[in-house]
Amino acid sequence: MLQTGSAATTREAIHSAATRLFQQRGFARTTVRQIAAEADTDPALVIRHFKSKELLFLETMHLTIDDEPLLDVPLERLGERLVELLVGLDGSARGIFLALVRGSNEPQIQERLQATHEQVLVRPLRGRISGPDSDVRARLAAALAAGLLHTLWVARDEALLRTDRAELISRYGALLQAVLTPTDT
Amino acid sequence: MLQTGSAATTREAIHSAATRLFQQRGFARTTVRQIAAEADTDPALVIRHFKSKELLFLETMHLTIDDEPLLDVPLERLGERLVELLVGLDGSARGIFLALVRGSNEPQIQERLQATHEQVLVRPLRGRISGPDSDVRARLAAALAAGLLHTLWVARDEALLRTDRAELISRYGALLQAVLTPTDT
DNA sequence: AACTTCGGTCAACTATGTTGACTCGGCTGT
DNA sequence: ACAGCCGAGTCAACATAGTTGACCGAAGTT
Repeated sequence: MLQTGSAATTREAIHSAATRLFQQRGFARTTVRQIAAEADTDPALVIRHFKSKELLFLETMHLTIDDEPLLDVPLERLGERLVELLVGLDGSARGIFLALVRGSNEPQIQERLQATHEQVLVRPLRGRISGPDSDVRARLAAALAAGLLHTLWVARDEALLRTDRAELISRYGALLQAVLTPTDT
Repeated sequence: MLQTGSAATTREAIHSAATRLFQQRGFARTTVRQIAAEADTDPALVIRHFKSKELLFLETMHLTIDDEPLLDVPLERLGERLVELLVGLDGSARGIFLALVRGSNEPQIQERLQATHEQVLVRPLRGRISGPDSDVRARLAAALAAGLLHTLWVARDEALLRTDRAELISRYGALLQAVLTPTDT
C-alpha cells in the first residue's frame, strides 16, 4: 500500500501470506486476491514479484524433514522411528504434503512432489541400508511410508486416525522394518 | 444442439464426455465448456442436468474393482494377488483415482475418496481375514496398498515404475501378506 | 386454437489469473 | 539544482471460468 516499500519487505509479506494460505486451503482454493489482501498489497504486485500463482506456490511449498532422528537410531529400529517421525509431523508439513498432492494436476507441482518423495523418503532410507537391492528396498519402504501419509491425510481413514499412536508406530514400524532389514529369504 | 432431444440422450452424452475428460485431465483442468463442446451441447445444459460441475464429477467418478480375484485365491496368496490386481488396473481406474486424489480439496470429493478407500481396499480385505484385530490389520494392509498406488501414480517413482512387475508383485505382496496373515512371534 | 411444458440457446453476472498503462517518490548524472 | 530515470505501487481492463435467468420453439394437452 505504502510507496515506502523496500521491495523485499513486500515480497516477504506476500511470501508468508501465501505460505499460510496455500498450506491451509491448498492451491485451487487460494486466490491471488486473498494472498494480496493478506499481505496488504495489490494482486498485480503478487504476480509482479512471483511471475504467476503457480511459481509462487512452488516457491513457498517446500517440504523437508529433519532426518537426524533416522540417523541416530539403531538399524533395527529404523522402521519404528520413521513411522514415529511421520505421525508426529506438524500441521505445516501436513499442509504442504496435501497441497502438493492435490495440486499435482499441474505438471510442475507434480515434479515437485516427485522430487520431494525422493528427497524426503527414498534418499534418507537408502542412506541407512545396504545390500545390492538397497535402492529397491528403500523405494518399497518409501511407498509404505507414503501409504501411511496418504491413508491418514488424503483418504482420512477415521479408524486409523483414532488408533493408538503407540500401536500404529509399533505395527506399521514392524512392516517397514521388514523391507528395510529383511530377516530371512 | 438438436431441439429433438430426449433429455436422457443429451444427459448421457454429457455424462460420457465428462467421464472421459475428468479421467484424462482431472477436475481442475476440465472446464464445463469443454464438456459441453465434447457432448455437442451448451454449457448451461450441463449445469441444468447436473446442478454443478462438482456434482457432475461425483456422478461420473466412481471407482470400483472386481474383487472376485481376491476371493478365489488361498489366503496365503492374498497379498500377492492384491498387488497383482492393483498394478494391473487399467487407465480408467488410474484416471479416476488420480482425479479423486487431486480433487480432494473439495470436501465432497474428499468424502468420495474416503468412501472409495473404504469400499475398494479396506472392506474386501477385512472380509477375507479373521482374528480380533482384523479391522486394524485390514486398514494397515489398505494403507500399504494405497501407498503403492500413491507412489506409482501420484508421486511417480520412476525407478519403481521401471521395476519388473513380477518382482514388485512378489516383494510388495509379501509385505502385504505380513499384515494380513502375521506369522506371529 | 390457446396454454403449458420441456429441451435448448443466448447473454450476462461474478470471480479469477494476468497484463498494461499510469502515478509517484526518490535517486542520479550533469 | 534540476531533468530524467527507475522502481514500487495503483488501477482498469482483459480472457476465461462456473453459473444463472430470460427467452425460443416445438410438441403435447385441454
